[in-house]
Amino acid sequence: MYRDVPPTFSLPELERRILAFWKEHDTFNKLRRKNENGPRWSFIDGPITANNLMGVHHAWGRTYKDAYQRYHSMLGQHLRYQNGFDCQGLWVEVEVEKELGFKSKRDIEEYGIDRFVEACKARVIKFSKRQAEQSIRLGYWMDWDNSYYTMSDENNYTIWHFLKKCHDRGFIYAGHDVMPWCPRCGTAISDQEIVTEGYQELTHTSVTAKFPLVGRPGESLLVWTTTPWTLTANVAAAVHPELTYLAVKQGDETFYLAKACAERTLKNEYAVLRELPGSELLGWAYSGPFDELPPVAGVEHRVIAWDEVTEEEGTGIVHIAPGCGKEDFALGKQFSLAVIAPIDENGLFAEDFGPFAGKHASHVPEDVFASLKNKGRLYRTQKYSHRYPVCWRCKTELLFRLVDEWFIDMSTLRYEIMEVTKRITWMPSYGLDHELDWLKNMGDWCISKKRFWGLALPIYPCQKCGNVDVIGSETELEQRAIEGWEQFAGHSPHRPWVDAVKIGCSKCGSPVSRIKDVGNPWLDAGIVPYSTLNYRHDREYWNNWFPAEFITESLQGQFRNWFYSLLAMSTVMENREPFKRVLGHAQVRDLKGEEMHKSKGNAIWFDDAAEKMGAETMRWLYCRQNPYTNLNFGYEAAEEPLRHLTTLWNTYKFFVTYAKIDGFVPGSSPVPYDRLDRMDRWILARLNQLIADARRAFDGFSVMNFVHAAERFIDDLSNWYVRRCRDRFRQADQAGDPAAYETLYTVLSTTVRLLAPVIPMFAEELYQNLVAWREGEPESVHLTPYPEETPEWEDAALVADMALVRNVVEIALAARNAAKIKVRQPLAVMTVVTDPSAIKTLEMNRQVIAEELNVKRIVFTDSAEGLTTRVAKPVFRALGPRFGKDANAVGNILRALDQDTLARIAAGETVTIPVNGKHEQISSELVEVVTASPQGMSVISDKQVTVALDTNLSDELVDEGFAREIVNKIQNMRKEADFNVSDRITVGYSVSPRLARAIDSCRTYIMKETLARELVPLEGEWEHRSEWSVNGEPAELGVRRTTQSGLANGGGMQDGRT
RNA sequence: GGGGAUAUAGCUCAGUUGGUUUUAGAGCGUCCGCCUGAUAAGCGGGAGGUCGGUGGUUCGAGUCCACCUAUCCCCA
Repeated sequence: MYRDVPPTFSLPELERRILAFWKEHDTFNKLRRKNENGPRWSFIDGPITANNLMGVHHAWGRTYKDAYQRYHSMLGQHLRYQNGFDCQGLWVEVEVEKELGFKSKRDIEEYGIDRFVEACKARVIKFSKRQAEQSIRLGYWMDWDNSYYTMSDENNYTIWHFLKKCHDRGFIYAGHDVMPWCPRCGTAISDQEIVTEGYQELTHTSVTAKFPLVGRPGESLLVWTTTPWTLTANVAAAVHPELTYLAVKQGDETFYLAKACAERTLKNEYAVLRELPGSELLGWAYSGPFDELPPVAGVEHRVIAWDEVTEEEGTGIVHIAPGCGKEDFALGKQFSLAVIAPIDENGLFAEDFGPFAGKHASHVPEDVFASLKNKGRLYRTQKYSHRYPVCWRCKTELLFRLVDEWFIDMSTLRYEIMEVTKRITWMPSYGLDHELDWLKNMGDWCISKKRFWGLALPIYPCQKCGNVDVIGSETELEQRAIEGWEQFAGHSPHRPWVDAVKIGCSKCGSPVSRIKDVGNPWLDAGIVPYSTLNYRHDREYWNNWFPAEFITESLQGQFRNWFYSLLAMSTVMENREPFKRVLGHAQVRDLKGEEMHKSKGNAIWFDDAAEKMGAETMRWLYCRQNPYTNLNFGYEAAEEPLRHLTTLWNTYKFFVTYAKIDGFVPGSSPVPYDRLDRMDRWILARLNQLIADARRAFDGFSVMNFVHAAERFIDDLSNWYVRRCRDRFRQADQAGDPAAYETLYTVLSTTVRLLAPVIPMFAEELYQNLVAWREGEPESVHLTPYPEETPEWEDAALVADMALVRNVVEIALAARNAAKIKVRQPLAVMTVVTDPSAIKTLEMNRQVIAEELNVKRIVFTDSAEGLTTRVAKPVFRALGPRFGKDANAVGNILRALDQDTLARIAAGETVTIPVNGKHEQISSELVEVVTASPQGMSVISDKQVTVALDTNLSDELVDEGFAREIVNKIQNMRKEADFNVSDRITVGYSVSPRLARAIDSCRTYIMKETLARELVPLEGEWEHRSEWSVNGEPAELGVRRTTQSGLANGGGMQDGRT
């Protein structure tokens, strides 16, 4: 039987209770067993980085994942429920370095790569455990003992398989490029890493140097740079061919620079010798700033053309060092320039750089300036502030360095991927354009990183013959190994163990070592639809589950990360789409709409939010949100979702309270549909709509639409159905109406099933008390099938009728408000003016309307005579086609028509009206006649309905008004005195004569409403008493219990009610 | 520089193929009033908008087109 429902609930407490219940009853595994022969529904989880605790933003995607999976489970489908953890990559290394207090790669090497890699593994294991606990706390059902880890052998070896396929098609190559480089970490920093928090406002000393022109004695180019150390690698100077340059004279020297830069750059007086276009400078040779350094000796320096040169800063002549800048490097390729790379991975100059040898690039500006000055090449130095890239973890200024990296050639592959991409349903739809744009424009995929913890790239370049071998599996490695296998055997394919293995070159047989690089971590995540579905060992299983029906992740960055790597890898593997549909969602922001950052202090940890607002509130918030717009998250934002849960809770509590009192057992005396009350049939029709909305929303992966519909439904249920039907449950001396009980029971038990995917714990709580204890019912809401529509319940007309009724009530309440008459004060007559068909509907609900509005009598009429005037509304949709340009003028004429004419049109007549000298036939198709404009009564209208209240109060009405006030006061006192709902009481009163008269005349009514046995003078002992002003009349009231009954109120259900 | 998105009330957003709204809506917030023995609820009303700007198409534009501006995302 039902447990008592406490008046309030604590979500965290409720949630922990349900989580314990699921654990105790092994509910999740029961669900899996129930569905194991059902149709498969394949979902693939994008792995979460197992490197830290979860923030609230992680819960958005995870809520979607859980909700859609639960929905499909309730459809009886068979799911894999595999969660994923992303394990490898620099972000883990960074945290472990922090833990160990390391400052550079050398610290790691001294500590031992093996110990370091083990520490990385340990960190991942630790946080994957914590994240699993947190996810469980969210109510997220996954097969937590069977999560996949991207560091697993299988994942790594399946990537090898992929790389081998790439290599077979000739896509893998070693390239070198200039990359942003952190000299402290000893690694390249990718553009993505810079974009996020990789810039700082820094001040450097810029230098303007003279580049003397060869064959033009006394003439120099003026060249400006903010990175003096790169001058040591200068090989060219770039100008814009279409900009205007000047030759200027200062002393006995002539300088060239862009005209727009002269004023800013030149110190002291100067004389302009001539103007010339940049194109004239092209090809001029100059002597470089550091030609004395051995690596630069013999390099020819020339002026080249570059469209990107601007006059915004500098001199309009740009120093080009292909070994020290990305654009420089590209230009170098274009013009076949020499590439000079001065620094090593620690940012130190190479040995052959003379006075600079062994010095740190960031520490040499003064040496550079001194050297230039000695050679007469220094024009000036200036302080310069700019945003400069820094390492996102150690804040060291980045240098640009020429490095060797490994790439996947995208020149043809990109088009194959684009074809695969087009087969996918993208949500939002513009996701397709985004992905295609990325694929069109992306460079070759850089897959290597010079670090320790990650995929061991199975690339073996032969130093002797230059052949490159790529190993495709662990067995191939074993077969090809010629030394070191023993050291490796038994270890995961990670550094340093795998590095011990040498293979024989397939061309020349020489021993070859693996490159030291580890892989790009998106390789790890992109292979998941293959590695986790056992592609290498059980192709049938893979076939059964591939491709995924659905994936969902944050939109942020995934076009170039996970979505991209999934698509790229699956195209190479099988030329098939790895998922059929993707739902992307936007970002979680703080309440002000600003990005959350740990450092900013506005980030919210998942654990805190779960304990403060409850996981279910979070889930509701996420599910009701438009996935494509950012969600401004905060504790205030949680209040609204919580209110909907509260309303549902109160409805549930109401039901349980009275069902217990009346001993109602669902199904014990079923009421056939055609014997139900109109209200019952209405709420069932609404429920039917909600079921349809829910299924449509879940099937279309738009859970938002369902939650919005559910919010409206819960409101209808609580604030209309239950409120209107309260008396059918709460009867003074007999049991409530079985039809009402059966209906409310059906609605509540169905609603919790509908909501189960969204709020699994809250729904379970209600289900347990409403349904689970009954014979033959599933023990968990999640073991029930998702509700289906009941054709019998459908009644669109009734739903529309009820909307009309509620509309009339709303308008009438507004009329009361306008007349400043409380609802507790009964009124004699209300007149409702509307069309005949609406009157028919309203007639059937006369009782409801009268009760809601507390009026004695309602008059329905379709004639607004004396209450309203008629107003013409031109129908421009019809007027436009007929009158063209004159439509507006005709509209004005129609608006000016007199009341009689309007009345005739309203009655269906066609009238003839002069328009611009012509006589036009006007009927109701061209002008709509509506009623409006009240005349001196309490009258309010909207489109369809006009309501007029008679505000005259007779003595009897005033008496009743007093009586209702008294009832209200007594009820409040019962509540304050903490009486039981069913306690019978005695009421004592001491009031003004006017009030006494009212109490006398309404004695029975007051006693019935307050469960009072007697109304007596206020003498003697009272459990609770207080003084009141009742509509201005003084009154003192007291209450005490005559019987102290428990909640049980008489026997079981009684048939029939008065 | 290229691609994509957005621009409507203090905040967050709806607004369906242009037309029953000439008086542009909701929620939140705010102010006033009301209702309530299931209610951490609910109801009515007030204040608050030149629908980013300009031009165009049309009898008619928040809605369609062009340009501009601003913000965001992706790429270069």
